[in-house]
Amino acid sequence: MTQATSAKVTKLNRVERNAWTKQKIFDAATKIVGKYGYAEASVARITEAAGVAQGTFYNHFENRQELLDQLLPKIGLDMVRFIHARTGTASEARQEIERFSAFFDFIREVPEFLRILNEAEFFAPIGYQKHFDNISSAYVRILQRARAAGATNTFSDEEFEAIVQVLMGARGYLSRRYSYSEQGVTAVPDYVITAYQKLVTRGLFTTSDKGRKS
Amino acid sequence: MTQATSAKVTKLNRVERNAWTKQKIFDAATKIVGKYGYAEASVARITEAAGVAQGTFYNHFENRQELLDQLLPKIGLDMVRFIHARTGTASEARQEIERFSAFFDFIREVPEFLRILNEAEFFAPIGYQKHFDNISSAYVRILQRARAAGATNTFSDEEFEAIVQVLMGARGYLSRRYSYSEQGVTAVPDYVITAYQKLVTRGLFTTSDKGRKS
Amino acid sequence: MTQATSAKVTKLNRVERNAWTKQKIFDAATKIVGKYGYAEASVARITEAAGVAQGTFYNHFENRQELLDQLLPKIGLDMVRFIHARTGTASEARQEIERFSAFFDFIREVPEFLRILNEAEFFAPIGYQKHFDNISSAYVRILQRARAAGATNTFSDEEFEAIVQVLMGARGYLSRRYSYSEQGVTAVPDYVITAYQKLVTRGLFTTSDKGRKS
Amino acid sequence: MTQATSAKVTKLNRVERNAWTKQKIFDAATKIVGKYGYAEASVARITEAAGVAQGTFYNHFENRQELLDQLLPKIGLDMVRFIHARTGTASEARQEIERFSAFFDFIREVPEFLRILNEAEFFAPIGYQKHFDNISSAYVRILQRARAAGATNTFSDEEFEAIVQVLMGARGYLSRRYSYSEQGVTAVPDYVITAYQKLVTRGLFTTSDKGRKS
DNA sequence: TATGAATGAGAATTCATTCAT
DNA sequence: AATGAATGAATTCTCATTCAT
Repeated sequence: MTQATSAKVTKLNRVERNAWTKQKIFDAATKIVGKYGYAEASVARITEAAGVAQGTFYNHFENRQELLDQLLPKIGLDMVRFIHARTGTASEARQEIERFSAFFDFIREVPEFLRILNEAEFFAPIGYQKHFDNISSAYVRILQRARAAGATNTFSDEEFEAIVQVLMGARGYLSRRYSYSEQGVTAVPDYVITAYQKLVTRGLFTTSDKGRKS
Repeated sequence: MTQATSAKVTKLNRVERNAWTKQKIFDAATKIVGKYGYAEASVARITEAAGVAQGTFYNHFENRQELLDQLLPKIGLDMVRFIHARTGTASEARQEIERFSAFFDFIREVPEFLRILNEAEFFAPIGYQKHFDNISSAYVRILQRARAAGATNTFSDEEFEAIVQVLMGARGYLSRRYSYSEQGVTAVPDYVITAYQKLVTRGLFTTSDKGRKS
Repeated sequence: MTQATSAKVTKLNRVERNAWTKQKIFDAATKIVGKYGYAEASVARITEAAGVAQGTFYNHFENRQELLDQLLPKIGLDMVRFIHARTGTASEARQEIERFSAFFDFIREVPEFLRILNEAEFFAPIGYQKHFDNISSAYVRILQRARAAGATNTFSDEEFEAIVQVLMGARGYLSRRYSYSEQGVTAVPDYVITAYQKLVTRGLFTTSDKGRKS
Repeated sequence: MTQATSAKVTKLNRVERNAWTKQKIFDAATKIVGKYGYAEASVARITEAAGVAQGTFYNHFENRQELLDQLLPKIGLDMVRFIHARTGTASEARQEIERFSAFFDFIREVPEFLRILNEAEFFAPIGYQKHFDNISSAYVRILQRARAAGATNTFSDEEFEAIVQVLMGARGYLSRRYSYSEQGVTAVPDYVITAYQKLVTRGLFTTSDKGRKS
């Protein structure tokens, strides 16, 4: 997540100052929504946290909703990049486990993400849609490539789409159950990983070596 | 779903009248939350739909939140009964598919359920917790019995817990994606069922006949 | 104008208390709009003057505009009654002068009226429309009766409608010019009355050719 | 109405550029107030329409109100010139009808005028005052000359002042009623002209006793 | 127990004006 | 002179809850 540096701002031109202010608001919103949820993220609270006047908010965002709807897609991209960087070249099944694990690593790195993600469906539906379109289309492509490599059981494209919903649902519900507590975001127990691994390696992927990248 | 009959209530004693009023409020809340969501379910709106005064609300519920938190657990029990009634004595794997299908049948029978369920996490967290504890413990027991019958792959109790989260996540995300539209609640396409079936029969259950009830 | 009496309110039932509160708000609005104009009549200001909470306002009026739009028609009726009571049985021409004079008497009795009337077109257009429909249709009927009695020059119904606009315009502009000052509302000079009298009884110009430029 | 030409302005000195910017703002304000009214004429909207920055506004006008108060007097002069050009050398009575008709022609030529005029009383009171002083003093002089020519009935100077208010009120109310619609500004029906003509040449009531109630 | 008016804190948003660049 | 981001007071309206009847 981009972070407005609090370093002394000595010489910024107009454009930079403008962008910096917007980023301050954005970061403040991320922090507040992540910690207290969308419902508590009033413009007053966000601008106070950002250290700007309420009116300033509306120089940068059309309205409160517009900002809220930008939160998830932006952080979602960070997630995609993070997971991609953590995914190696082992077998397709193994890669899926790596992605799964990386997801839980990511939400510990960006603890705001979980709440921003989970509440988005109701409080930022446009952002939610955008994010899920991003994620699920990319995910389907991954599965299609695995299928082309002979690494999956027999699934049609439409079935893959449904499977992706299941896999995303798994992450969502498991993170809710095992990562999320009053204290903050914690790692999931190993048995969560192994359970997922057993389900998808036998259920989704072929267990031969055919899917392994050379 | 229990339904306050609108038939003329001529002879009710004090206790019955009391319960009836409470039920009217409850039913009104179910309808409104189901249709418009928790956020739109103001006390004013609920009491108006119930045909009672706003003040009456507080004779039956401590506050608005208390009512909201009762919605999901109550309707959740209806769901459990519904699904149980639809589950036969075929193989364990087959039974899971029946439960899965029955879930989607239920949400068409009780279209309020989906919204009450999906939004509960944020608007009725206590009710959400109660519901999920109900469901997941029951679900784990089902899986344990299947395991005892030799019908599942090797999973520990803890892994079953995680699996249950995945299966519930699957229902949640799939219903969101495939059942929910502006028009109302519709049936899911067949390929959703088959995708789920492929994933869990190979991933979760053994494919032999060992798990079949005698 | 109805006036919420400030006498001690010892025993009022619910309905009466309700009506009394609404009347308090109404009276406060009348006073404020009359003194400072619609633009300054914020809900905060009105409710403060009425001695009720802001929220109370919305128990009695849908929104701010609804109240504003009720102001003029209500006082307008008071005006009609007032003028009617002051109109005798002299000649039609004389009666018109009486009505004209009575108008200026009325605005001194209800000094709020002038501002409520004049600004209504822009700040309370619905109320303005209602008021003017009331007034002009009644006025046209008066003229038609006078015509039937042979007391007017030759005018068609449509021309009467236009004439009514002129007569109302006369009252509006003259009151603005001669009655309205920082100090409050004062009587119009006699020559305003006589000028109006001459115009409506004899017209402005002689009909001979004397005024033609050579 | 003066109009800032949009032709490319290549060679302007400092003073000319300055005047040109001010004119752009002025024209934009005229257009916006004419179309949407003073209340909607925010500085942001005006400057955007003028194609200058908001801050620029305050280099040319002390504040928003100052500009608004200049609108009507300026355009009012255009009206005076327009009407004067349309007035011939027929009888005084005839000339008044010509002026009256010319007024309605003018508001069709400059459709912004009506709104700028009508709302000015409340949104630009200083400009309103200035305009009406302009108009009414000129109008009184016209009537005085007609009187000197023996073309009017007997009116004192003060009565003429009042008469002028009536005549201006007639224009104001009639234009509001007959020229102004959602579509724009339209011509008034003929009977409006004839009604006015009859009123000012012959008066409204017969002076015989026929109308007296028995 | 039922009623429903009263409460008042808090929400999002607007906008004239300022001022550093 | 031109710019346009920043300001913050003020606006309308909502709603859970209270309480006298």
